[in-house]
Parts: sequence; structure tokens; C-alpha cells
Amino acid sequence: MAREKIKIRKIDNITARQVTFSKRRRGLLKKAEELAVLCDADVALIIFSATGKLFEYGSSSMADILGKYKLHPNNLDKFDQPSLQLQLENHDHTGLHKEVAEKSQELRRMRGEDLRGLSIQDLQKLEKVIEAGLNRVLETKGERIANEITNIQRKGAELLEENNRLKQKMMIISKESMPLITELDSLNPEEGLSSESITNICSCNSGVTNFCGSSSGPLLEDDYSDTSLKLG
Amino acid sequence: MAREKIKIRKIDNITARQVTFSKRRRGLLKKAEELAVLCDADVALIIFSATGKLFEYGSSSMADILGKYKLHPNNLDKFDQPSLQLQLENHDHTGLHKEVAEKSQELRRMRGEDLRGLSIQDLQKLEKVIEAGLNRVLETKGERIANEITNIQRKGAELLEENNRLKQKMMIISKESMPLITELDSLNPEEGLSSESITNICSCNSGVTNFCGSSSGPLLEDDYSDTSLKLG
DNA sequence: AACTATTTATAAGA
DNA sequence: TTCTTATAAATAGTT
Repeated sequence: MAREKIKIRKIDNITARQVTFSKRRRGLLKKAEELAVLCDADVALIIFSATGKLFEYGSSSMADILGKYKLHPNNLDKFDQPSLQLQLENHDHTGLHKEVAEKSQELRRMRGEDLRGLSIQDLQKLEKVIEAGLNRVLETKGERIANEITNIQRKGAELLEENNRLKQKMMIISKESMPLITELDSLNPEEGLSSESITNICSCNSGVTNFCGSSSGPLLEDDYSDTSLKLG
Repeated sequence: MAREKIKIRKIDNITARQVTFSKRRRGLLKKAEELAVLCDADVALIIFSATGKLFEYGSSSMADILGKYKLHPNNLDKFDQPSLQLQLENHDHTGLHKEVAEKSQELRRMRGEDLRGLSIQDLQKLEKVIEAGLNRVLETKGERIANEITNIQRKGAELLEENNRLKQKMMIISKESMPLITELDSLNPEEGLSSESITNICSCNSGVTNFCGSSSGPLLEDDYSDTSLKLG
């Protein structure tokens, strides 16, 4: 446009090209602004140099103009689709939804719900998992009940011992054919122990039931033992 | 720029403004393309007329140029923020992450892991939840153990009965001062039962230990009540 | 970056 | 709108 007319094709000479870029860039930006001002138009001009440097003009907020551009009917089919990044995030989204659903179902099953659809093997695995978990929570309570069981055993053994002692004494009495009243009197106090054992077996029973249901708390306490003793 | 110089300000005359818009718009688009071609630049030009009509030029795909523009360091703070839609989805995202984390922890706790940080009340609630779930899975095993318990009780009751019978016999013997060898002989066979009872109590012990670990089931059934009644 | 001969763009009028 | 045209503006090549 001066001195010589040029063909509109890429300028080979790098220096000349850079110079022309500077001159024409300024001119373009100026004319863009002039158009916007003179004609009340909304103009966005973005220029990247060959080296990647950015120059821009926006008659108003660049974001506004570009947003308006994306929403334009002409471009809806190109820009309304979520960006690649958004698509990826949507996929993540789906994955998370799936994860939540899976964990929700696992929780339901650990609560004993929604067991249809589980094979016998699945149920066995589930049982083991739940049991393993419950074992820890129930450790303390389990220990307590184990102690009660030990009591039952001990008292059963005492009953048996007493039983055997009684039998031995009867054997002695029958074999010697000589009843000793004094010995029988001294035997009476031990009868209380027997009654206590019986009652404890009963209370232990309710204690175990409680355990099964899920209750906690000290069962088979001294109160029970006392009552048992009174029963005797 | 011809005939008369004009001030760069909005043209009042609507017709004149529209005409100028047409002329300058063409010139701007042409110069934008020239810059792109001559200088190997990437150029995007977007023009909205005052009436909302869109004109555009892109030296390459408009989407590419705008994408490049958004990723440019200058604009990261303006454009890296996701669209409103994306922001909402991101929030959902976070919510889902949170949900997954919560369910994961609940699962871990139902497995007896990660129990630190739970209050005693929390632990009791957790225990009830796990137990409730396990009760269904363990129904069969619980029934089996309930039978074991019944055995313990029955045999304990039998021991007691035997014990009482022995005592009564001794009382009779001592009070009447008349040992009856025949009765003692008839008592001997029951001694075998006593030994059996001892053994059963031991095996019952292991059964109950298992029960403590995780069994449930209906305990204290009618059998128990009956036994208790017999004890009374 | 400044100069300047030219080309190009365009304001006003038709 | 488009054409014309006088003139302003832009700019290619030079310095």
C-alpha cells in the first residue's frame, strides 16, 4: 500500500515479516476500535504472532464478547458441547456416582439388607466380613460373657464334685452300715451352694439372650447371685 | 478517511452508521486476513453489529484460537474458572467425593477398622447396626448355639436334680437311721449321667465361646423356660 | 523508528 | 445496498 503493491501471501523475509506484523497489527487494532466506537459494535480481536505473543482488543469485556459468541446460534453446535476437560470431569462424575452406589449397596448388605441377588458364596463371604468386624466391637462384651460361661462351668463342676462327695458319703454310709448324724448336719450348709448354681444357670440364660439381641450392660451381676443364694 | 476527516465517536445518524459499519467491517475483516496471511499470525475477529448480527474471521478454527486464548497466561485467571455449569458440576464432584469418603469410613467401621475417634455412644450405635445386620446372616448358626446352651442348662438341671435326689436319699437315710443297700444300688447307674454332664459342659464351653464371637439366634426358648420351671 | 511514495480504505454523495 | 470519488489513512520499502 505504499511504494509498491504487495501480494497477500506470507512474507518470506523474517525481518520484513516482523516489521509488517508490527505495523499492520497496530493498524488492525486501531481500526477495530474505530469500528466499535463509530458504529456501536461489539468487537473482539485476538492476534497471536508467529512466535505466540498475544495482542488483543475488546470493545467490552473479552469474556462477555466470547461468551456471547459461544451462545450465538451459529456456534451452538460447536461450543455448547462441554470442553474436553468438562467431558473428562463428567466421566469422573459418573465414576463417583458408581462408587457411591457400590459402597451404598455394600453398606446395605452389611446391615443385612438387600441380600437378594447374592449367591451362597457371596453370603458366606459377607458373613465372614461382618463377623470379623463385629468381633472387634464385641470383644469386651464377649469377654464378659466368656467369664459367665466359666462361672457356669465352675458351678457345674462344683455341683458334680458335691454330687460325687455325697455319693461317696452314701457309699461309705451304706458300706459301713453306720449312719453318723453329726456328719449329715455338717453337710447341710453346702446345700445352699447347689441352689445357687441352679439359679445362676437360669440368669445366665437371660444374659446370653440379651447378648444375642444386641444389648450390653453387666448381666448376671451380684444382685442375681444374691437372689440365687436366697433361693437356696 | 475520505472527503472529510471524521472524529472517532459514535455516528449519530443511524443510516450513516449502518453504512459505515458495512464498509469498515469489510475493511477490518480484510485487513485481519491480510495480517494473518502476510505475517503468519493467528487472528480471530468477532464483530457484533449494534443489532446483534455476527460477523467473524478466524485465520484457523475459531475454537482453536479461542481455546488458545483462554489458556494464555494473561487470561488464566479470567478463563480458567469453569463455566457456571462446570462450577456446579465441580461442586457436585466435591460432594460425591465427600459421600464416597463417608461411606468408605462407615464401611471400615462396620468392619471394625478405624474405630478411634468414635465416642462410646457411637460405638454402641455401631455395634447395634452390625449386630442387627449379622443377626440375619447368622440366624442358622445362632439356632445351633442356642441348642448348645439348652444342653448346658438341661444337664445342669439334671445334675441338680440328681444332686437333690441324692441329698433327699441321704436325709432319708440319716433320719430313718436305716441304710437300704438296695436303694444305693439302684442309684449307681445314674452316676454315669453325671460324668456325661461334665463332659457336655466342657464341649458347651467351646460352643459358647464361638457364640460370643459372633453368633446370635433365638435363645431362651421354651426349652429354657421348661428347664427353669423344673429347677423351681 | 522515521520517511515517503504509493496503495488502500472510506466518507459523502449519487 | 452499491458505485463513485476525493481524500484520509495505512503501509512497503527505504533510510
